[in-house]
Amino acid sequence: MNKHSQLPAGTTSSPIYDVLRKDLVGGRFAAGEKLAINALKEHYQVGLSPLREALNKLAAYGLLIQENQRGFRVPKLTRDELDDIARLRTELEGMALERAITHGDALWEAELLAAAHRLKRADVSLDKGEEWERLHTQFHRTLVAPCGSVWLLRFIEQLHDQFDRYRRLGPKMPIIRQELDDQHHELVDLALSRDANAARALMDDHIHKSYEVALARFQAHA
Amino acid sequence: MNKHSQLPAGTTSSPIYDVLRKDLVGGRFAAGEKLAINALKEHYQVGLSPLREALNKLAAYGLLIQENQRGFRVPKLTRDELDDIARLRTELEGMALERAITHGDALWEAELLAAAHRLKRADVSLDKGEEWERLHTQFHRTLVAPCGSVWLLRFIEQLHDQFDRYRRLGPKMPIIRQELDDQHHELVDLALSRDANAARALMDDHIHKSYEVALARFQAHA
DNA sequence: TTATCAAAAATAATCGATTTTTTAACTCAT
DNA sequence: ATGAGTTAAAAAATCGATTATTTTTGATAA
Repeated sequence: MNKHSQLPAGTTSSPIYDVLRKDLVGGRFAAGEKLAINALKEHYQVGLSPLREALNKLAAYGLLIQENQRGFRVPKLTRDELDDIARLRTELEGMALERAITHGDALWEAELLAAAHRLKRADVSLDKGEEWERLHTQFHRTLVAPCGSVWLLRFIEQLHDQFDRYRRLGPKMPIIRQELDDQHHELVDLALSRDANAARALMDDHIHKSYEVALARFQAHA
Repeated sequence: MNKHSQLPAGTTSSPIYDVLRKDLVGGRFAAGEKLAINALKEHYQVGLSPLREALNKLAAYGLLIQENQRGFRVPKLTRDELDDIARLRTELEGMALERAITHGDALWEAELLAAAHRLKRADVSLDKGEEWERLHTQFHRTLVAPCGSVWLLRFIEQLHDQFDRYRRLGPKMPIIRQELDDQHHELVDLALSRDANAARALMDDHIHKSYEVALARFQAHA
């Protein structure tokens, strides 16, 4: 299996796309900020053409906004959009989880256990860095992987990135974070016991708790 | 209102993106074909940089496949993918229609009637060209527009483009096409009478009939 | 002081040419 | 003939420089 797994647009050449994507999701750029292309060029040590092509792809993906003759901008974060993303993620990821539980085979069970274990190992270090994020994304991806719909997986991944822009700016909230970590293992248990309804209900709650973390930032800054 | 309406990635500068998108959805390129960038450059009379940026966006959108150091390719058409797209379109468009019927206001009712009327005027001309396609897309977009979810609308538009790649290669099938045309008006009636369940059922059938048209090509060529 | 306009600076977008990589053609040995 | 290895041709990707557009600055007048 690829170490990067198959990204929808990640089949492309230069790694600048993936790096920028990671930095955008990780909040390295301020929401609403206008990107200074020359500064990016220098900072990431890439040429103008590969950079612009990456920015164009990110705009089509929804992590940037392209404005007519005035470059690229980081999308603003709004309460309304967070609600939209969380609700749609609940619907799509729930749908995918049901299908995955129907179709997932023994290999999937093994990979799911492995992904959950790797994530738990990273949970213990209280400071959750890029590595934890990677494992977390990978866990959720594994969970729904055998749903049978390439397009559904694609949309879910896109929504995850969007959602994470909000979540990763949220406060620590150690109690809720602990519950979230625990839920990953409960999700595995329910998936392995093929209890689609309970799994879906738990996923709904999981997303809702994450939503509360993300939302806290708005209430603090409002 | 814009004559092009708001496209997710259509905010950008050069019109080459929209032209290429239209041609890709319209089947101007063979499925699986490798794009000869220099030929495109000449044919569309654009420079290399704007062209490559458009191709990058189309790859991120899913209408092209970008391969590592060997350019761009038109995605193949497969029975499995058609099934996937049709099924997901049914779920998402049904979901959006329900929400639109809940939230749509009087202005929406008026626009919906207008869009249906314009489409019917184009229906009569048996040869359904680009103009009919535009009005058809516009009708379906209007139908779900007030669903309240920007991201849901975005995914639906993407799926529509993907679905249309298949549908537009399907055979004439005048009887089924006539039924499809009639269903547009029935959809308006059910939307205006706020009968979400019936509307959703009809939409399911509408997509299924279109699916049969698209599928016919596979059975012929198989 | 504020507003309007013009000039200058900064930035985005595009172009033409160069470099890199892939694909095709060819040679030669088995 | 077939296949490996080499060279030539084609194509993709990148670079550096130019052009077009926007934004900022500063001057002038109301």
